[in-house]
Amino acid sequence: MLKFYNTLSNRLEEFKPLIDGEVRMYLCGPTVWDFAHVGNFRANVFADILRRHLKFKGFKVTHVMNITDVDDRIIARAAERGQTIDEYTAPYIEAFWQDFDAIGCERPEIAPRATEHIAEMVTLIEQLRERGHAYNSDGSIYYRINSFPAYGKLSKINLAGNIAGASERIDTDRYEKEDARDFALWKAVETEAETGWDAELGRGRPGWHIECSAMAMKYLGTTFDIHAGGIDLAFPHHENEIAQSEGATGKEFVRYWLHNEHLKIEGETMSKSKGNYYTFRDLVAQGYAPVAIRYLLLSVPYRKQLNFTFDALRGAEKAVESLRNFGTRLSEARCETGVNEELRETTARIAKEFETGLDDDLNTSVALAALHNLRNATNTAIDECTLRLVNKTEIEALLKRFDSVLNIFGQTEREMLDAEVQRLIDERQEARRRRDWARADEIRDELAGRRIILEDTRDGVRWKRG
RNA sequence: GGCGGCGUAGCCAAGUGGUAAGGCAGAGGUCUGCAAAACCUUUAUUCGUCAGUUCGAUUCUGACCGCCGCCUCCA
Repeated sequence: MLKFYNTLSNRLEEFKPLIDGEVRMYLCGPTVWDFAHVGNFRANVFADILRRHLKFKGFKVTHVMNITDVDDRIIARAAERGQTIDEYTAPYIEAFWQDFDAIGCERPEIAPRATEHIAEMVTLIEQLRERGHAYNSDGSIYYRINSFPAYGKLSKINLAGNIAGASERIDTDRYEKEDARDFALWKAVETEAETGWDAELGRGRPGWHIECSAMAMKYLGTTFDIHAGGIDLAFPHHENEIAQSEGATGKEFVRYWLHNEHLKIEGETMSKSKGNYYTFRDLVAQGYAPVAIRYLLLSVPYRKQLNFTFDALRGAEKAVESLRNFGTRLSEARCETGVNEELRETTARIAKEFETGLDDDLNTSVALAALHNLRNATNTAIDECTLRLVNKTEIEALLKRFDSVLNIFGQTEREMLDAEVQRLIDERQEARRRRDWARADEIRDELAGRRIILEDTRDGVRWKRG
């Protein structure tokens, strides 16, 4: 039974989509004001595992991820550089998708941009105004939280308790609001020079939260199955999305809210001031393989804080390498026909462990353990020559299935070696036959210099890229 | 002050009221011309501390210590 921890109820719930066999999900995507950091990618990898596991379970998935290409930081930085916001964001959007692909995430079905949905936001704000959830003040429009009694149902925010300890941080807004809790739907923009849109509401630009309500409902309907994002977004962003969407439609907005925890770097909060802030491309530039970063990010269940350490990252590289070696070794294994029943039972048990693990709120640690156990059992069988053709076929199929969720094995098709390299390999084999170890080692070193690593096995020489 | 999470071997960590998954690193061994890969064995009498409940707790309860997050624009 597939279960998710729903922030709305603060408990594990059985997952049942609104429409049988189909899942509609929304993920709060990047704000493209800078390169995305490794924490951003934890959220992306989490959502990727979610969508892939849903597909693994046989659901048709419609996944929307927004691109926030307008906000205060973007406007300010674009202005500093004398660029339009499109000019400013274009390279970051491109970089985001490059990173997104590199870390092995499957692209969402729809990736709407905020700036292309201003009209939908305006319509939504008008609906809220008609229903008494919004009011004007100094040309800006605010959401009236008093008009929405369910406010706080997601984050369980307790206003009375908050005021005592955190009051000095509240009400930093410079505009006139009826209530300090009210938030902007539409921010007035006075001059033509400033970034803004001319609308019935007056010239202005959208508040932070309205884009997600507008775009999610446009592409997924007024009520949909899953909304995911980082834990920090639960309040105020998602709380406000609920207020906006349910306020406007009178219908339930989202059925399951899933939030991933943040990561720590070497045990500490990641922050620029601590000097432990890493973008994805920083790590790649330092030589770490994207797949190792992916492996590390998914090795801990999404609701736990993950301690991102460089030791663990190196460990992840080794683990992935070992799994990939296993994949190659399996595909090249020669075996007799028939079936090893004991191994077959083990394979079936592991298949179940993997699925049960992911069904339990995406416990990727359990899923990875199952994969490692499969590797060990199969490698042992290969060593002992007890692997049979039926087992090989079954395990290859299972690996493919596992990897449809994990996506860590990568391309397995063999490339052709160029003639020169092949000639050297042949020459080395000949040298080894002559027991001319000096020449053999010389060739091996020569090829290693070209990042081609040779391994001598029972069944002949094997090569891989280093 | 309110709400929430965490503390398990050198490191990353899963997990459960019945006696500790998995990975990385380490040690020994097998195989090998050497290497690599792989395999086997080994590495926590113990799960922050102290009480309590229980036949039995790492798992439940309480207190304490330590760490982290959210409380208006941060994944």
